[in-house]
Amino acid sequence: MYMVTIKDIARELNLSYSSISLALNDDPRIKKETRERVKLKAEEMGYQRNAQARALVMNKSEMIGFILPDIENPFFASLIRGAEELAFEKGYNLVICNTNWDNELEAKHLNLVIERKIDGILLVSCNEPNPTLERVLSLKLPLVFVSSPYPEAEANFVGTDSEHGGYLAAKHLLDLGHREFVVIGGQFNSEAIIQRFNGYKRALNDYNIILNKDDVILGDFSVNSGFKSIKNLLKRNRKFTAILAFDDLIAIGVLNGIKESGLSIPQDISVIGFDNIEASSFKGIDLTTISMDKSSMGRLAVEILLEDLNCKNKQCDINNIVLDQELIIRQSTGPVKE
Amino acid sequence: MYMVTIKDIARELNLSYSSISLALNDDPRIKKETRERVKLKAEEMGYQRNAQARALVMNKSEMIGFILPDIENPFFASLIRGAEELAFEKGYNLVICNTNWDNELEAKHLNLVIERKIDGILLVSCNEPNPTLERVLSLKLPLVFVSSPYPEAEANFVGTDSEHGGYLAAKHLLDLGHREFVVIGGQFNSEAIIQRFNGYKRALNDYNIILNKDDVILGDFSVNSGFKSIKNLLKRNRKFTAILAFDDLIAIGVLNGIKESGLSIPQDISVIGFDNIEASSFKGIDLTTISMDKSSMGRLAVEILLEDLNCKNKQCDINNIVLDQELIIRQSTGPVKE
DNA sequence: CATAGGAATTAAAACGTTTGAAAACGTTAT
DNA sequence: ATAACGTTTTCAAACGTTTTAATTCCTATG
Repeated sequence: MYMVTIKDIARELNLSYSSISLALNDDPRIKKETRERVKLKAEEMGYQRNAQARALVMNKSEMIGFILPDIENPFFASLIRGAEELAFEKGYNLVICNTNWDNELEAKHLNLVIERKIDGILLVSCNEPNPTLERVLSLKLPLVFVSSPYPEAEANFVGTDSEHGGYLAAKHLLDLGHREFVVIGGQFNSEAIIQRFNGYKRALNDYNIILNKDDVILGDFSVNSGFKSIKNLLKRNRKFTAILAFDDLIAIGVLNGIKESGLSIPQDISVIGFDNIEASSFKGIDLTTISMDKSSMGRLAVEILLEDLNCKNKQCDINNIVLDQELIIRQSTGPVKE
Repeated sequence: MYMVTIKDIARELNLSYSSISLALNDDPRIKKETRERVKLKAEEMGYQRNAQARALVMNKSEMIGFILPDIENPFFASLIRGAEELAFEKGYNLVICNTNWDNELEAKHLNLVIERKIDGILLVSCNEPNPTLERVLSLKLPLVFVSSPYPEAEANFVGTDSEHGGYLAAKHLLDLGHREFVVIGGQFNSEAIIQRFNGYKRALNDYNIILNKDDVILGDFSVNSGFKSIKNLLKRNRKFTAILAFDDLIAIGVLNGIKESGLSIPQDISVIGFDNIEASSFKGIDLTTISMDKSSMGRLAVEILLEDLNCKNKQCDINNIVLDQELIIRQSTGPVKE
């Protein structure tokens, strides 16, 4: 449990401890031979430097925080995967914080990671009014919005054009001849979702279709929620031929519910999701959806965060990276019945 | 970007900075009224304490590391979810490290989190000979093996009885009349997997069935790998009626492959997985599998780690928590054809 | 009025590094 | 022998806290 420090090595070698520090950092001011000797001894004594102490004096911790709504959601898991990978390559560690789509939790997490002197933050924000977030932005702590942008803010962002994605999804169904839609969420608790929804509306508007209140059923972003929503919907005998689901998990819940009710897909109802999580491609699911490269999104988020960290002093410009998305047509959507 | 420190508050209030520190920690040695005054001022100045500095002197960082093979695998994602939840409740943050099932990466991660003066480690180990891990154990750093135990070690563990789980899986298929098996992995790179496999063998042994080399196809723990394995298997026309998959992802890949080949499940082939990830329950997948409470596993791991941390000095005893597991019968397994 | 005793505050060391400036040491040239 | 210089090493302050021991300041008591 006792940890060897620089001082221990210094004592052992009859050197000052600044020499040890310099030697271990390969500073040319220390004679090459001495450097070797120090490193050898350090190795031998099982020395491991104390990143904490180092961070204190250097004012950087080489850790970044990733605050996001739901680790278990495969979409976010993929983001994390990409982010962790690049972060580690660059010598950084990732602290992950689950907000559970809860604005207050998001604020608490923000505060905590700031206390921890994390170097920067990746944030998938719930985007409700949040004074803590405002403060973070005004302090200009290095921060990247991931997947969901911050409305009207001058801030780094990596994600997709959600409005366009939403448009693509709805357009696809319209092209198949569908005219009667139900939208199943989720909540409007992120900017990405709001934009996605706007995309739906724009496409529908091209056909003079207007969504009214009971065409939109909200819940949360889970299979279970999608399942419950569709079950309720099917009970009332409302007419519709296509479902726009806020994400794939919800869509899969919807599929489950439809199948359980003995209806067939896509003959009776077409369903489209969003995100293209792995499960959507499973045989037996075959969900039509909008796809994007999630792990790249995670990597890029880290990349521009690090860029930000490395230009600390000079006013460095804001990055805004918009990744492609693509309609993936599978078996869950088909032409509308005559 | 400039951060308010204790000294700033001290200057502002004409107090020593020890007073500020004590006041902020609500130490009764400081007059109540002063305490209030300090806290107010701190709030007003936007003070946030520097956890780094605090960690240095208190010798604890209130962070724990979670080192595991694959964040994207839903099984591990659930573990993380549970762990993060409890950790945060207790004021700890979670640093996650992805080893990608690679022993060397595991070692690197171990070293890095130790440098960071993380308070303790949760580890899903690859369990290959690993001198770094040996050192960690000998240093008696607080550590909990999660999901996969450390062979013959005196160490904390939270997980299931994998041997028993494996036995349950194979037993189920035997009970259905199956006698010709193929096992599809994964690699034997964790103790849990080895035990699971031993469980298979014990059950089969009850019926005098012995697995030989080409009854076991190894790959990795992914849908894709399961898919490829079964495709190859189906090409050679080897006789078998049931597949034991190392985990659900692999099993789902196997299902995909079988369906694509036009065979039906379970009439032609029965498939059983392991873990009961959410996708296994989707209609259209309906995978029979062995279930366990993953997020509890994560929570418990944190719980016993914290217990360990809080008895630091006294020799505290080793925890070994074995969670229940249960056979979940769905549509992917059925009686063998006559 | 002196002072003991308690309450409130402060001084100072410590945690383990990094780092710029200063010092020590050698060597060579004068 | 000394100056001058370059190389190598050390000093000391700094990072922002916590914490123990010491000090100051009151107030009440003899």
